[in-house]
Amino acid sequence: MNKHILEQFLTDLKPLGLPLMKGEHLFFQGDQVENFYYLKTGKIKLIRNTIEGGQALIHVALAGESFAEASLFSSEYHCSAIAVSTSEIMRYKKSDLLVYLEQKPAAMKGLLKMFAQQVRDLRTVNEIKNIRSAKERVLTFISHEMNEDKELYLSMPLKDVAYKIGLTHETFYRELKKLEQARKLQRRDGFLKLL
Amino acid sequence: MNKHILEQFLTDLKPLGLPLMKGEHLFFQGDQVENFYYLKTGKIKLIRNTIEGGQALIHVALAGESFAEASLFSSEYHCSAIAVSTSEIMRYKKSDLLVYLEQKPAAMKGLLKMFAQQVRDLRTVNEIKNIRSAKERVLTFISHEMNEDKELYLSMPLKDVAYKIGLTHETFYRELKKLEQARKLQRRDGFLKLL
DNA sequence: CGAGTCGTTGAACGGAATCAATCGTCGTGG
DNA sequence: CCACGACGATTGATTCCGTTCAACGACTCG
Repeated sequence: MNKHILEQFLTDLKPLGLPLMKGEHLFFQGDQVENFYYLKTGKIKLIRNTIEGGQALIHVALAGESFAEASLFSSEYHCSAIAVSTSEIMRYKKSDLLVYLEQKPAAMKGLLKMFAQQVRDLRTVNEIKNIRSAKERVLTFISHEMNEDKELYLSMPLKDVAYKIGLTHETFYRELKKLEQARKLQRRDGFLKLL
Repeated sequence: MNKHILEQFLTDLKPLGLPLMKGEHLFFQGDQVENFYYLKTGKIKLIRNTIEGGQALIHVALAGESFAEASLFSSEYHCSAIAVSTSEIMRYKKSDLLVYLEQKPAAMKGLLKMFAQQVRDLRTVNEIKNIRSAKERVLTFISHEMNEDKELYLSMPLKDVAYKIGLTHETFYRELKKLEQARKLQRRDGFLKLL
């Protein structure tokens, strides 16, 4: 989620800052949707209770993301939000935001753009997850995420990256190591560089 | 994709009808984005050429869907569109559409809603693909897609469904069979019913 | 009729998941 | 300030099951 677009258009709404302790719920599945949230720092996981009583992880929102945006257009949440770590969120009143968007086509267009980007990103990850080979999956992921210098800054722990591309963290570590030993990859503090 | 929203708001744009033969390309990956498409009848598959030279199925658009919506905000297509069967397309000029949206907040809101739904669907599939067990993956998928009668109408070949949830078609067939033998599932022509 | 594709089943293999143990680091509270 | 717990990162050994390759029947379409 592109935070710049969001911040650009939503600053005049004067959102409410809100601290959240680790393990604390922001909202529960079934709650009425009254707010729109933006995660400033920390980590929030979205979980859906399945029919059989199990729990399914829907998404892990990281710093700089808005989340449950789709809820803007439904009356109640279809998932629960729990802080994985201590987090700081921005809260916008849903009705305020909708009215604001109605009045400011530019803002709405910004949001539309954001959604469009998100759709593409999701499709990309989807495609990556269909690659069977762990090695190829890792390489394809890095290729997609890296900048012009063929470098990828890791905004989250490797563990989460592994989850994002559908691998266990153990496998992910091993593949990184193999790629490094094969001189196809370089690792520096928070960066991965393709060679 | 919700066809009602789109049809409701975009009729005054007087789109151009366009027939498409089976196997014909609507656009190629890398082409300049000049139009926005809406699939009236038929079936279109979106394919992306992967780095290894292979091809990956991104999405299968069915009758009543718009597709490659994300391209509205990028200059060139990131995938190719090929008709799976003889299809009928509605074509809107991209620039016209953008101007129209700018002037009609209701239309833009409708599009926004559509995007939101799509984001949710994609997230769901994403999480399903993180389930390791093929059996659980199939069950979870059906649970999410089925209607109130616990039935799922298959709008695409089983092969494509298998791909959608990240399984080989062989595995998918076998799991369906196992579930049927375990009396947890019923198969009738184009339907799957959970028991 | 033949080409193409979907659907189906079999056998064997490989590689990712799984379980488990260790180390380092960071934050927290006593 | 140090002890402790929590968690990320790492590596090893083992197992299992989804992939892969292969072959075949059914069906449609040209």
